Amino acid sequence: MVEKPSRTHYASDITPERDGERAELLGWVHEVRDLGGIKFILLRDVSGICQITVRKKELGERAADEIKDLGFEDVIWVRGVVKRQPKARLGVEVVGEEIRVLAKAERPLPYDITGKVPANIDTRLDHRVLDLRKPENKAIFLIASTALKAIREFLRERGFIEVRTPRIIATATEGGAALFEVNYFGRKAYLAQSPQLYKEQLTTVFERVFEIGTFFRAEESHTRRHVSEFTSVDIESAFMDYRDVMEVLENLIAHVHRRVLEERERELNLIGVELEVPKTPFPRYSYDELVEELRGMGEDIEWGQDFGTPHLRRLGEAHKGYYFITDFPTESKPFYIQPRRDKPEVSESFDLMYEWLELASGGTRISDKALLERRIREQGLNPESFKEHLKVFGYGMPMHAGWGLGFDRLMMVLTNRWNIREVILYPRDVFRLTP
RNA sequence: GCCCUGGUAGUAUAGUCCGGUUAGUAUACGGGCCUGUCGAGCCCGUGACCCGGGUUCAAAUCCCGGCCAGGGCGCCA
Repeated sequence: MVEKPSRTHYASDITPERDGERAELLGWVHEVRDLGGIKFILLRDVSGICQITVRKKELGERAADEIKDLGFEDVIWVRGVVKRQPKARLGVEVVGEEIRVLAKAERPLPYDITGKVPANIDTRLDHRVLDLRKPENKAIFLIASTALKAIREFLRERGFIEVRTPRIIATATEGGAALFEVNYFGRKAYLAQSPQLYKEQLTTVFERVFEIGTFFRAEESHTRRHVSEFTSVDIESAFMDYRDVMEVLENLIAHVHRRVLEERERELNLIGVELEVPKTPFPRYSYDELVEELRGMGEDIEWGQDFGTPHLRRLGEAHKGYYFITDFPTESKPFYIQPRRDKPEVSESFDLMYEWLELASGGTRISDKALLERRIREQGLNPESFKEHLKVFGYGMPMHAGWGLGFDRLMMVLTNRWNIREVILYPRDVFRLTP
C-alpha cells in the first residue's frame, strides 16, 4: 500500500502569528535557492507559496542527501517549525527538519514556470498543466470558479431551474453557423451550437430555466476571441420580454463582479486587475441610434446590415464598459426573434457589449406558431426540419424571452486577458485538438 | 475561406534589410564555490538556424514551394 503523507498546514497557514507551531506540509517545489550551507525552498500548494529554510548542518545526513538534487516541480513532504523571520520576504518561514521527495519531476521542464522567461501562448498551451501551475494562471480559473458559483446563486435566487439539454442533435438549431458532424450509430448528427430551442420548450415546464454548458461551432475563425468549443450561460423565461431579461442580465453581471471582488481579491491582485462593480442599469442604445452615431463618425453603413468588427471597434472606443445594443433589424436576427408589433422591421432583441466585444445576445422569442413557421420560411429554412420544435408551440406556449452569454468572453473581461485561450483550461480551435 | 506577419538551443530572443571568422544574450540544464536567498551571486561546461528545392565560390540571411504559429477580416458568443 502507498503510504499516505500527513499534512497539518497549508502554505497560506504559515503566518508570523503561528511562530513556534510544528507543521507538516505537502506541495510542489516552486523554486530552490541553494546557498551552500543554507537552502531556501519555495513550496507551493493549492493555497499559495511558503518558504522552507533548511540548514545543512542542522539537517540529518539522510535528509540532506534526500534534497541534494531537488528540482522544480518535485513533490515534497516537509516537517518543521514555523518561525517568524524578518529576513524572509513574507516575514515567516518553516525551518525544515525532515523532508521527503514524494515524486520527481523531469528536467529540464519544457519552460520556466517561475516567470523569469516568458513563453508564447502556443508553447504555454502545449504544456498547459505546467502553465496552469503558475500562480497567475491558476488565479484566472479560481476567479472563473467563483464567477460560475455567483451565476448559479444569482439565477437560483430568482427562481431559475438549472437544466441540461442535449449536445448531440439531429438538425441545425438556427441554420447559419457551421456545425460539427457526428456519426451517430450510422446516422448523421451534429454537436449543438446552442441550447436555444430546448430551453424555449422547457419554459413551458419550469417557466424559468438556465443552463451553463459547452457548445460547439465549426467556424474556421482565426481570432483571439473565437474557439470551437466554448462555455455558454443561457437563460430563458416564460412571461418575460426582452426588457425583463436585459435587467436580469445586467444585474447578474454586477453580481458576478461583486462576488469576485469579495472572494478573489488575492487572485485579482496576482493578475494585476482592478475590478469595479459596474453601475446598473447599463446604457441602452438602439441599433438605429448607433447607425446614426457611426454615420456621424464618417462610417459608411447601410441600414439593416449587421455591425462589422470595425464598426464595433469604433463603438467600443466611444462607449466604455458594458452597454446594450437593442432593437436590431429583424432581418439580421435568427428566425425565433420576435419582431416589434409597432415596427416589424426591427425586433425585440439585444446584444450585451463590453466595449467592442460581444458578450451576450438575446431577445423576446416568437411564441405564435404561425408566425414562427413564416419566419422559418422567410429565412430560407425548411419548417419540416423544425417539426419537433414547432409541435411544442401547439401545446400552450406563453410569451418568453432569454439570452445566451459567452462565459469565456466574460472571463476575458473580468481578468483583462487578451486571448480567449488564456481563460479556457484546454482550448479547442481550428488548429488545436490537444492537449 | 481571404489577408498580414513570423519560424534561430528546453524556453525567450539578437543576428536576416545590405549573403562571408567560432551564430551573440538571458533563462533552464550539468559541474564547482557559497549560512539569509527572495529575478540570489560568481566560475566552467552542454545545447539551436522548421522542411524541401533553387540562386551563388559561399545561404540563418536572397528566391520558390510546403508545414507550423501569431493576428486581422468574414461569421459569431
